[in-house]
Amino acid sequence: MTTVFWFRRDLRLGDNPALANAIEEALTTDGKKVVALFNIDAKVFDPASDKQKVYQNCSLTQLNKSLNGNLLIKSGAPEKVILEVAQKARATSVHISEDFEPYGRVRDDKVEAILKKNGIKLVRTGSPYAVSPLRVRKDDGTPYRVYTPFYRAWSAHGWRKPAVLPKEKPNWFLPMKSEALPQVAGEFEVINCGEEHALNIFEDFSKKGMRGYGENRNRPDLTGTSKLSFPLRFGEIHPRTILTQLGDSEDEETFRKEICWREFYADVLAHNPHSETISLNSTWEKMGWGNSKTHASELTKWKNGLTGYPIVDAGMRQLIETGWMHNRVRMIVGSFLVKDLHIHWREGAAWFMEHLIDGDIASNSHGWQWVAGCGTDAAPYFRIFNPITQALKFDPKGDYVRTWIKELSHITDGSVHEPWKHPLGHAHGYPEPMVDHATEREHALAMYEKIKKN
DNA sequence: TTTTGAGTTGTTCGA
DNA sequence: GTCGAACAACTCAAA
Repeated sequence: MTTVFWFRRDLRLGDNPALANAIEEALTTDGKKVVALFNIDAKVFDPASDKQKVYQNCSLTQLNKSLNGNLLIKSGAPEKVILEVAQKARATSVHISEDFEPYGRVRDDKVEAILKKNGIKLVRTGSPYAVSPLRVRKDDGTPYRVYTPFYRAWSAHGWRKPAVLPKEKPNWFLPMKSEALPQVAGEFEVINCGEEHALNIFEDFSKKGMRGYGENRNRPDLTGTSKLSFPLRFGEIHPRTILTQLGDSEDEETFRKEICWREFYADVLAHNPHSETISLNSTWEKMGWGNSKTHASELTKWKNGLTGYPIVDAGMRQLIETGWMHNRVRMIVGSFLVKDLHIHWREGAAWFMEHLIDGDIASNSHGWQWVAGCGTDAAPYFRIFNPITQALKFDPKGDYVRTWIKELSHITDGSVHEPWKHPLGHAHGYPEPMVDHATEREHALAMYEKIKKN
């Protein structure tokens, strides 16, 4: 019988167990074919960042090429579109890899119910994770709330072998008349994307970037990260594909742990869907944090990279211009928003999601809560990043800052991190620090102290 | 069962 | 200049 494969966050053909299942089912029953579907759901598409939309369009174009032009793109509410396509193709099943995000779970349950009424199965196989969320548990059956024990259990759990597509037929996909890709405003251009590109990035990183990764990944002035966050976000590569090729060197171990952080946070979010926007540690919510109304001008300065702290502003400008920010800098700007400006992490998380191409609900919300000290990992509240110390440590010569802040390009060494001490620091319009870090640090500590007494 | 020590990413202070 | 302690509170696993 004909089957439908509904692509979501798995825009690839290789190592895709759910797709392999859809093909297998179609082929074993008198040679029928697979409908390859991508649904443009306004509830997901509209709030996404423009750059993320452009990237997705690029990735869909690549996917369509690898499907010999047979990708069906269809916009509309998923409860309608999926059923419509399945019925039109006379399919008896729709295959997906499972989505564990709060909206996705509700959506899939709705779609499943509607399909079922019409005699069509929704089949879930795998997920965008090596170990699907909700699987790794403590001995007593409850989920982990601390990373390191989770990492041990996750490693011990292991993952299946990469899925191989059946060899016989090269063309399993039904030709469909598709809609055009959605229009996206803005001038941003994605140069490279797609499955083949993702595999190239990984190969390149394995050969050239892995050695020294443990150190270099913290350096925003170097090319020290894997660059795999976009492909992982869109499922152009599966983490399992990466993990099965990793060895045991210290650098590879560090990289494996990074992959596991992504899985840990997906697990935490799956157990606590509300933690997308509300702190896991609910007492944190009572501390009187600012928001876009109470702290409008502060928030605007932070968003636009005009805080007067070069490392913070460089990060925020990199985000706006490229849709990406170095991980170390994400922590620095996050700490600055929460601990120096006393604004709720939710505001920062929302801004990140508006601009990041790799924006992922679980990693984003829980990364922010780690910074704020209200999520998993009992992060001590006194862990407050000093933007100058961090800058001097991880961008020693100031190359990163100069790349993103043109007003400071005339200062050619590390003193660029403290322009207020430099005779020409503000010569080209770069602002004075909007707050005094030492003062705000004390203020933040006092906020936590207050809640401790109650 | 209870106790104990360790836990991604930090900073400051004082010896 | 360097180095260790202090800065909470809670989770988890091993002893």
